[in-house]
Amino acid sequence: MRVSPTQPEQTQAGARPDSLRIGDVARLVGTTPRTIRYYEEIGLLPEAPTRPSGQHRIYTEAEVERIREVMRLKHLLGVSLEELKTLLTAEEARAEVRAQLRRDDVDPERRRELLTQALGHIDRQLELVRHRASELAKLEHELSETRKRARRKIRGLDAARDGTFPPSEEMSPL
Amino acid sequence: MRVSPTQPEQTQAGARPDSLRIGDVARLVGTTPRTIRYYEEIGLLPEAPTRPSGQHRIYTEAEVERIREVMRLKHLLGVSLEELKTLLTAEEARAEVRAQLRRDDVDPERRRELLTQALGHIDRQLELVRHRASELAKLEHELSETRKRARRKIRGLDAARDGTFPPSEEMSPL
DNA sequence: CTTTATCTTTACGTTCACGTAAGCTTCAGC
DNA sequence: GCTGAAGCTTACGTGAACGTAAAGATAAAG
Repeated sequence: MRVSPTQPEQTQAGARPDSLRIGDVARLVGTTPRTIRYYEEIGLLPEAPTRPSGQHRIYTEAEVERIREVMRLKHLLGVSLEELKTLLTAEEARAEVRAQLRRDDVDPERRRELLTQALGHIDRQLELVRHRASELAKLEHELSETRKRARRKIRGLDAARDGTFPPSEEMSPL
Repeated sequence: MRVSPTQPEQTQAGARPDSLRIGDVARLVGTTPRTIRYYEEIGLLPEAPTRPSGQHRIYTEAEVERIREVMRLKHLLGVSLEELKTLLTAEEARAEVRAQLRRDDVDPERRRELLTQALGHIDRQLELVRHRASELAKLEHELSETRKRARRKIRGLDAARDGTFPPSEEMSPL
């Protein structure tokens, strides 16, 4: 555990602090620095507005988590980065909500509005995910059915080989 | 504008015979002729060995179904066409099996071998599909959890606004 | 047999999602 | 304060998956 408050450490594999640089982040989420920069370039990831051009990017653990989530969604939904961007509007909105909610000085009217908006975005994601999931489930079912048929046929052959049953089985379309 | 009464009666949706041409097929499966030719070019779809160069491609209903399946797998699994090609080796093997099995003159030894091979391919597909499905299910669960929290918060706000319990203004669309 | 839509092959163009190289700067460790 | 690894910007390159255009051939309708 850390003892001193400001201890500059190397950003190695076991590093604690938020001195994560782009290379570390890339390793952590299983990608390359170029990809992260690219995502920032096309607006998929937010760019820190404070950083002067030329200075290194630094990332917090939360940002790493966000990037990981982006990768995951891309992989699971298989959408283009452009579609993903619109989908992630939900994420941004929710981040907005969280930021606003942390400050107590927003009126409940605005709160409700933000939350409802976020809810809508979540619903959009959910619908997409559920649709995908059901399609996949259907495919899985079909495949396992086909598998059963194949196994039955093999067992039939084996039984016939052992001389117990005549191989007079008519075949169903595989 | 040309509003000719001579309506070229092409191979329409109600057409019976297997005179399906590439344009019809493309419409049927929701893609373009170019894509179908491309898939044939890279070996994802088989090319009829009988067709002399320059002659039109013709497709049977079964081939259309196959193409549809290829599209579906591509869409659902989100793999590259190269990966998809190796995956579809299973399909080819199973087609091989079907062809061989239709002729009775193959010995059971060979039959069993083919079937077992096909089974292995099916298993590979199944594993991939199941993995995807479980990942998606996890994502769905997380999303719906987040949704629940958002809804709770909204209800809480509504309750606070009315001082009492909220009237069921609009319930969830689910 | 003529028309006309659709198809053929060939080949170059395009978009997406990054990879890679160059030249220079920043930063952590000594 | 130096030094080398890693990062920065800019820009060109690349593979996958098609789009598109050209020039001619084919096939179904009239």
